[in-house]
Amino acid sequence: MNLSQIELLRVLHETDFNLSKAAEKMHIVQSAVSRQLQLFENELGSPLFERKGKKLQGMTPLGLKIMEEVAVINRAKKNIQTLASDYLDSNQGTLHIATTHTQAKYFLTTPIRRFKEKYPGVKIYMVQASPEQLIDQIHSRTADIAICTEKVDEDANLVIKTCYEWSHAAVIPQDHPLSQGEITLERLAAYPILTYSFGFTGRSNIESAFKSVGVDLDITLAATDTDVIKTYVRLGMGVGLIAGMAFDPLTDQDLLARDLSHLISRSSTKIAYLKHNYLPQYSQHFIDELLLAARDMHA
Amino acid sequence: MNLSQIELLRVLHETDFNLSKAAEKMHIVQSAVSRQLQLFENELGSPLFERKGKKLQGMTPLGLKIMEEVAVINRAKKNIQTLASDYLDSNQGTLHIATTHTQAKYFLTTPIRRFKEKYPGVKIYMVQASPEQLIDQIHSRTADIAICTEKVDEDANLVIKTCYEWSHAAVIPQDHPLSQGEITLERLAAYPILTYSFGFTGRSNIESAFKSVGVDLDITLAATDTDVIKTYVRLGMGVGLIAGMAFDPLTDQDLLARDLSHLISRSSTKIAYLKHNYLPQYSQHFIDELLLAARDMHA
DNA sequence: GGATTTTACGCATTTCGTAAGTATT
DNA sequence: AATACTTACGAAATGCGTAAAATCC
Repeated sequence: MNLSQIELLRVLHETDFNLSKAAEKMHIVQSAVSRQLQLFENELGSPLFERKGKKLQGMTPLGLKIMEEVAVINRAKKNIQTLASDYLDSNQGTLHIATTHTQAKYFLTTPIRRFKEKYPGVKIYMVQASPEQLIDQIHSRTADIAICTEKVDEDANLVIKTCYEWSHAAVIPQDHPLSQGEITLERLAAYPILTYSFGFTGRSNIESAFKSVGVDLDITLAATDTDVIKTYVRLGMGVGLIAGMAFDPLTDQDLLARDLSHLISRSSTKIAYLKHNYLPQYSQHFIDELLLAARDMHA
Repeated sequence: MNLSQIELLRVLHETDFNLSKAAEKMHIVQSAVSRQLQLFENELGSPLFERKGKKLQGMTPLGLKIMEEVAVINRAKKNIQTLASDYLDSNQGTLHIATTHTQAKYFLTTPIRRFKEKYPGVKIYMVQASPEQLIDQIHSRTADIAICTEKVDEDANLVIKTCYEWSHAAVIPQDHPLSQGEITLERLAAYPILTYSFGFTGRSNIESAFKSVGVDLDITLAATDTDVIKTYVRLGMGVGLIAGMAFDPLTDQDLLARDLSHLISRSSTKIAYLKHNYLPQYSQHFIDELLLAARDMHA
């Protein structure tokens, strides 16, 4: 047994048990892959793959059990490499952040600016994705850290830290009727609504708030990003329901934001990353910056 | 990086960082060990061992962190091998049980007899040890399963299953004054006491029972096994305090056992084994047999 | 027939062992 | 002086690549 055989099992699993593709991924010829697999199976004494003639079709029950251990080994191996290179130069490496538009534009700017000052050598990659994709990105190791707003399911393989809480706001033109008097769900529902796409930025909290009082919403526009919503509010299309922190008093002087924390339950922004996965010092620092920025926002 | 280098780190740790001894354990010459260590450290870019000249003295902070991952890899590697050989022939292998005398003689007999019927090919090794040593045996992988009576500390690396509960009994000659009337702690304490050594078979529960009523015990004999206690009870040395299940109505017809469950808090016998460590089918079956035998005892 | 896997054989690389050299106690 | 580690070099083992054969769809 050796580490490239362990790696091979992982790659074979990722390539639908195709030896040729696995060979390509591992930068060796396919005959070598074929032989290494035979050697490994012979060493263990039992086949790990179901075969139909020569072609691999899937994994045997034994193979499936062994894949769990294979994942453990590959993860630990990567951790060793990360630990060492981190120790060698903590100012070098990459940081992949997966997040949504709202977080990227209204929350991450400060932490990222401060992070770049401390770790100028670290390359930051930001991937914008829908909330449900964020967690997938973590699991597929495409991203190191995800910043989520929607509910994140309990997952034994994830570390989830609550970052900060926020509430929604209604944005309207300055002269809109809703600028006066107390805001209620019923008053809001009387207007066409512009808000986030389903699954984005606390949209589910908006849904349940109106549902609980039995009021139907007339959603004219569902967007993934706040700027689109504001743009159409300016055109008089209706009332925008956005995340509170996405209202900028400076650039949005022509608009008015009215807090809805008493009507729509507060949402929380969370940080998620893989358990059992060593994060370099700089990544840990970035998480600290996020939590710091979150605390500053509340103050 | 390869698996023998990972194995080497583990062996080096076990041999007090002595390259020569490590080489011997790995059945290769020490020059090979020296070179492999250099290769590995060069690959990672940082030393993993503190050195005083040429001699290794300990591990660097980086080395210590990496040792955690090394342990994970070695464990997973062994699990793969166990899984495969278990799958190949589940009736072959070894089972190391660590336990105390009382359990071995009065509880394990039936489960082991039944186990040998189902898995005649599995070699059973029983190691008798003091309760505190039992857990060490598990951690050092000298034993696969430990059966303990005394309290077992919370340990994130251990799975601990409660097997059965039992209480102590007083054994006395048939004509002893305590054969009549209600038993109390005070009456017991009036006689010389023969019981288990400190740390054995619920001795701590005996201690605390008498301590709670402020009665001092006159312990004439402290033994690790019940037979010694009974022998001296027969000689009239005093009252024996033993585990209830250690009284055998057949062979102990000349003695009398009086239940003490109302005076001394019940003890529980527990099964302990390593988490993240794959146990062969037969080991899992043995645990099932233990739990089964425990249930039968209560019925 | 094109794609995929296996087998055969030579070459390159890795890793070991022997032996000699250097440092440590 | 004895023990422990490193370096040098030749030998064995391992693993890869090329090429051809076998199999699958």
